[in-house]
Amino acid sequence: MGFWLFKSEPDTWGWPDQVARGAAGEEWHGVRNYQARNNMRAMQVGDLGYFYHSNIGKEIVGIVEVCRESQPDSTSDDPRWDCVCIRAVQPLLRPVTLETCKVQPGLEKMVLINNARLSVQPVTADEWRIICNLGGLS
DNA sequence: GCCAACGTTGGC
DNA sequence: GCCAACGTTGGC
Repeated sequence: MGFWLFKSEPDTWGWPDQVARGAAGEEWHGVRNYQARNNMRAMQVGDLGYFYHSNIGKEIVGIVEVCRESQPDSTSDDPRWDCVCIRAVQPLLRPVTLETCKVQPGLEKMVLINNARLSVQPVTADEWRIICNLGGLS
């Protein structure tokens, strides 16, 4: 199983919006970056991801699940771009801030810290566990 | 609002 | 294929 991190500006598409989509989930459209797209192409249904609020909050707020493999982005005519669908699973009991990640042993190599601009990122199993613990989930 | 980091574009 | 110019992202 793979672990990932999805970034979104909450005033464009935030965690409450994601939750409102329910089990049907939502297409993660709009990504126009090869690295991010390739990450989505590598995803499998059932993979889990963190939902991160950039700019406002700068914190990981919830867990999502990939519910559809990568398919053409409905918002683009360009066949280069495709994307997965994700659905909200549950919120973290306590959001985990970027600041916390920066000083947390074991998270030094997180893509979030070292390549802040990549909007869809891989997360290692170790990083996943550490952040779950910080977020109050076991 | 600023600006550093990064990705993309396009002229050569 | 190189690289300067430009646009965007996102932390501060």
